[in-house]
Amino acid sequence: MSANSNATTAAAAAAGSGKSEQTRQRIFEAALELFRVKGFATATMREVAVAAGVAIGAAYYYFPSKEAIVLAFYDRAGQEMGPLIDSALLAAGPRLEDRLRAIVTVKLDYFAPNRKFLGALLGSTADPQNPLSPFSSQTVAIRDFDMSVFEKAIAGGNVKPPKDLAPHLAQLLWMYQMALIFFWLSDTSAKQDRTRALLDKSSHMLVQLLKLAGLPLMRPVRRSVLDLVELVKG
Amino acid sequence: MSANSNATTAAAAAAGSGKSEQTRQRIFEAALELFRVKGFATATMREVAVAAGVAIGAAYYYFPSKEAIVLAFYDRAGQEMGPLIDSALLAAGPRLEDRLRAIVTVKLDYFAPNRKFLGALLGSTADPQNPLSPFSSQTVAIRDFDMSVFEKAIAGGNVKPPKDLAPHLAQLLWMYQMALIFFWLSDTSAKQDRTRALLDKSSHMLVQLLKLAGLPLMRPVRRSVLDLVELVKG
DNA sequence: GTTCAAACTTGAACGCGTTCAAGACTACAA
DNA sequence: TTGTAGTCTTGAACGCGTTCAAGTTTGAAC
Repeated sequence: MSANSNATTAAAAAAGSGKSEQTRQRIFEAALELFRVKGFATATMREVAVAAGVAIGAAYYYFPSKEAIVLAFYDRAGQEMGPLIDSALLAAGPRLEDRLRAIVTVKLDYFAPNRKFLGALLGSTADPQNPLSPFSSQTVAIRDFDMSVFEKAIAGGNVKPPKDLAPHLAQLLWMYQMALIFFWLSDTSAKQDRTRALLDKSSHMLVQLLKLAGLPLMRPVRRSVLDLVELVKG
Repeated sequence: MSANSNATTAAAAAAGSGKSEQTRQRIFEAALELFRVKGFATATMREVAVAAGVAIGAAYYYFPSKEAIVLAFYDRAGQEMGPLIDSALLAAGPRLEDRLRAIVTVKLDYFAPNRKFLGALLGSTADPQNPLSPFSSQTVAIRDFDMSVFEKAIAGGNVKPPKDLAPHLAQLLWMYQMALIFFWLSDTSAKQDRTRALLDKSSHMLVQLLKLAGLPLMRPVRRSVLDLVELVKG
């Protein structure tokens, strides 16, 4: 019980002293390695157990399901990318376009070794009832943290968003980032160059659009778009 | 072999005279009924077989997989909606906004009884490698037919798209429609009223945008957007 | 009527993710 | 040392989607 509630927290993943925690880590790393090599669907929990040197039941003692292992990976990824993003934002300077590019670049680089197995999970992403979906209730913490990153990007950036748009902007940028990551996951071009090109072009356009949206002339248009956004958000 | 290739064609679904075809139909209808009542994930192939009065192997003789049954449903849906959409377009008149609304309304109404089980499939939709995805290669025929519907909507509409945008417009509208359907699938508001509101508002805005996009002043903006579209399409 | 290949049907069996009763180990109290 | 409650570990067993070797039925050819 307590092991399972720890299982999904980041603290447990970090501390690796206890013997139980070491077992959990062995299972976790064995699973990720197999997912990377064989893909999520192809790798079996029995293989994971063998690779970790435990019985299959042990894997389920530490992780409630095969998918939960990926959830734990999301979790750890979010934690580890935090500092990376902070320094990337510092290096990027004040131009919002650069700041957005910096965030997405850190994420793509971090996820790159796991691109294939994360791609196999694309299937789960659209269904908010699926625990693996980035929109699911089980990933609130990760998502909230993620959005706070975009708050930072805006706060330290050189573009002041119009007042009425401001409360939605971080969420909109988060969705923009999600769209890019989805594209990247199924981007088969060499080194995913098309995604990089798309990132460059789209971040530029996005910021242009944002600047334009601030003009008084654009207020009615902005109003319409915001109505739509609020309708979608419920 | 021949039964299976027929299985995915519409012709087979329509003709119901042969005894084999009747068995196929019994399995098909039993499966859809169970999917509607219990959901796609919860309903089992064994239950489908029992409900259809056949052995489980028979279900796999007619459909290569559980998911293939849903594919066959997509297929039949596309066929049956064709005429419905034609007359809806006729009734809608020349205003593009009305024509778009007409198309989407026919689809939502048609899918409504199956909304819940189609929603359970949302998971598959984002992964182009999943055969159930509307983006997968196994659904080309359905998708192509779908897009031709939007060609019709434009051709008979009162908005003349700019020359450079024209070749992409049907695809863009198809994606717009997909986004709406996704939203509808996970829309829990009463009678999915939010989706209807979104449809009204967004179709209006979309047409406004399209008219605006035709202005000579907008050419550079249009160019940028088209660059993006072409980049995404590869 | 007989033959025979093709079409159809069957259900046991496979490997999967997952569950769980049973046991082994640990650490602290008596 | 013994008892015991909690933690950890085990692997057989379950139900699932799917496969397939073995059967039965069908219908055209002679």
